[in-house]
Parts: sequence; C-alpha cells; structure tokens
Amino acid sequence: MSIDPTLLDDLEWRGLIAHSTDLDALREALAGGSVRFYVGFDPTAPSLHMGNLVQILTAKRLQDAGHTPYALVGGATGMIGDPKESGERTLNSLDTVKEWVERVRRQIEPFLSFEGANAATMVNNYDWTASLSTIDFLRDVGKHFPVNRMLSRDVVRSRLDAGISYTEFSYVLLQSLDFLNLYRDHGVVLQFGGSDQWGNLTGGVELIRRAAGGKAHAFATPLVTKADGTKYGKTEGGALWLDAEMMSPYAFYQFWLNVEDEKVGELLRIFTFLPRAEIEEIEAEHAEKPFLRAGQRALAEHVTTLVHGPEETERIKAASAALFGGGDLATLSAATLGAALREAGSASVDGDEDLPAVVDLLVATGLAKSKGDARRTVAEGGAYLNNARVEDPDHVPGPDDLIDGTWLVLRRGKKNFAGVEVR
RNA sequence: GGCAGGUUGCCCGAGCGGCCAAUGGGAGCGGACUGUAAAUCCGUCGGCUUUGCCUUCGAAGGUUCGAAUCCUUCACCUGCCA
Repeated sequence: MSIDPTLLDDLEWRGLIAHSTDLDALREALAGGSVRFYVGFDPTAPSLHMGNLVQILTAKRLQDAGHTPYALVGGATGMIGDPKESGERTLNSLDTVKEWVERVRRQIEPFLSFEGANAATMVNNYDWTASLSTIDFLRDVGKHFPVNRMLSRDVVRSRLDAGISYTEFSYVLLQSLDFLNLYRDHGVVLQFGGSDQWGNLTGGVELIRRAAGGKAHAFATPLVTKADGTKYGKTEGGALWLDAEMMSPYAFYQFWLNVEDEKVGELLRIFTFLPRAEIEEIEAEHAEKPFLRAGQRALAEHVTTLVHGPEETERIKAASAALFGGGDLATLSAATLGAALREAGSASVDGDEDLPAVVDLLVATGLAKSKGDARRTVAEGGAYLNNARVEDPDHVPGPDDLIDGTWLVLRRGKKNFAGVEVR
C-alpha cells in the first residue's frame, strides 16, 4: 500500500482538523510511511450515531491513504463514563456494556479493511484495564497527572459547582493509558477523536512523553452542529442512529435530505468521499439553484449508501420519489406504493371488519403518540388521508379510499408518511 | 456526623393551602409562507370512552372540606462545618 501524500491537505480542506498537536510534525510522520493510529468509541448506547460516524469515516480516510487503524471499543472506559457538561452519567452494568461493545464493534467493522499490509485491528481497552491493580494504576499512571491541570479542563471546571464524581474525574487517566499501551505494544503514534475529546487526546500524548519519553500526535475533528450552532439530533427520539433498528434507513435518508442549505457543503466534505472537485461543483450548482436541493440529494444518497448500502438506498430513493413526487397517489400500483410505504413505516389491519377511525390509524402507524395527540393533529389540520386533509377525527375510511384495493396513505404534517395495509 | 438549601411535565425554570394539568423560555409538533431549506408569524404541547373524567409536581404516610404548596419519615443532590 502506497502512502497518499495529500491526506493531510485533504483533511484540512474538509475541515476535519479542529485542533491538533504540532501539525508539521504530524505531516512529517504521515509522509514517512504507514502510521499506526487509533480512535476510540465508548459503548454509551446500543448504537453509534452521527458524531461517531465522523470518526469512523475519518479512520477510513486515513486507512485509504495507507495508514494503519486500531479501532478501540471502550469496554473499560464505557464502565466509567466520560464527563460531560450536563452532569453525571448513570453507570451501566458490565453485562450491558459488554453487549453494547459487541454491537458497536459490528457497526465499525464494515467501514474498515482487515486485510493487506495496513489491515485494521479491533482492540478493547477492557483487556488491559480489567486486571490492572489499583496500586499499579495510581503509581504508574496517576503519578503523571497533576490534579491542578486536570481541574483546569473545561468539562471538569464546568462541573465543579454541580459536582463531579472521582470516577468521571479519573476518566482521562484511563483513556491516556490506552494511548500509552497502544504506543508501547503496537507502535501507535496518532490518536484522533471529536473536539470534545481534546483534553483526553492531549492527556495521552503527554502521558506517552512523560512515561515513555515518546513523541505522539493527536488531532480533533470538529463538532458538527446545525446552522444556528445547536446540536443535531433533535429528530425523532433523539440522536441520528446508525443502527437500522433504532432509526429506519428511510428516516436516516430523510434527515440528510432535509439539512439546511448553509450546511450542505460542510456536511458533504465531512460525510462523503466525493473528491474535492465534485463537491465544489455540487456546491456551485446548489448556490445557484438551491430549490433543486442538489446538495441535499447528493448528501443523502452518499451517506445513506455508506451506512445502509446501495440496495437499501435505491429502495429509499424510489420510495421518496413516490411519496414526495407530487403526483396522484391513486395512479400508483399497490406494489409500488407498498414498497414505498414499507420504507416509510406502515401498519396492517384486517379488512374483513370495519376499518378503524382515522385517530386510531394515526396511533397505529406511529404518526401520533397517543389518541389525544392524534385528535389534536386533526384539529390543527395536520392529518391527511391519501393526501386530502382530514376534518373529522372519527372519520372511518371506506372501501373507496383504498388505493388499488389495498393501501391507505396517512400523512402527518408536510412530510411524515405512513401506510396502512388492509388485508 | 452537624447546619443550611434543593428535588416540578422532554430540558431550564415559576408556583408556596382552593382561581393548578400547573406561569414563562427552549426543544418538539401542526398551520401559513416556501424549495421535503432557512427566517418569520400563528396555534399546540399528560392521558382518556374528550363540553366531562382520570393520573401527575423525588417516595411513603399524615393534617385539611380541599395540598405541587403545611407536617413526619425516607431517598438522592448541593454548599458550609466536623
């Protein structure tokens, strides 16, 4: 595998380097051969999300450029909890963490290559941390961490009033130890992570210098936020999950398709592997005719393909075209409509009996979270049956409403579709 | 262990015996305007067999015709002292 000398320039152009240790030194190291690097993922949920995807894709960029990935899953750090500003985390049981470690590992693996000269390696910090004695930990690791310096970290300082446990306070030691171990045992000399990890990243670099007299590098990727600076992830149920069980690929695709104009270029650079020229072309086109949403379309298609694969993406595109095409739903066949609605979300009911009322259908399809919510939606004029506004919450659809004898198309608001299959 | 303050709906945060399903802000949701964009304006925002009923204000008891509001105990959080 040859080394791509343009890697660092590309990362900078994409805006992927928000902070870094000595960039010139890193440039030199990357030019000198396949650099062993690592990036860690803590199992704080059953699935990774948008923020983690930045790291996964960045790892792939480095591997594609000839460098050697060590993907770390935090079986140990996940037991402790990285301090966050909003407050103390709830500790998860060992069993829960172990299960999440496995799920997270399986999510990462498809993105990396485990073959060839620069094959990736999966590691779990539980392996070298679980048996570590308290005495050794305090003498060998703790001795290198001045508490005054630890206290000055932003996250820690922000927690001094509300309180922070010794457990979370110590987190940085564990992550730093990971870097030191990977440096000693595998020759890993680079770590990157999200910008919120900056303190932990530099902690490791410094530990390597103090404990092993070594030189290591680190950089942080930017925090991806909405145009107004707030966090993404307020979509249904919270974060933008990569797991298809936790967020349907259709919803995932729709998320990217609905991104603000101002963010399209930035997101294309961070989340796609499209080359610079192509991205700039899309941006120019988008700037000229934003209403065509070419940027969002390219973004949604590429990211969904990366995460859920090309076949699924094609199905979603077809579904979106059918539902948002603006044509008359009645002209669609049951097969086409069914395929689209199954992507968007659907429920089925028994056709031998009277159909449920619209409010009940809204709840059954998940478009409304309760009957009260459903009634409210109808009262607000936000409920549609086959693209016609529903006025009466107790309205019962009849046989004539069935498209191609099978489907009812429900919609809440402008863009939330769901199907009801009558059989 | 002592003293003080706190625990309210998704989040922040008012309420301090009846007018409280509970002020206000944010997020969310719907409508209008649009381009499945942003901004803006309006509405909505516990549940239900929905002009009324039910269950909520850390937990459990109690006082009262009536409690998120008063009392007791417990749990947890914060600060000061030991």
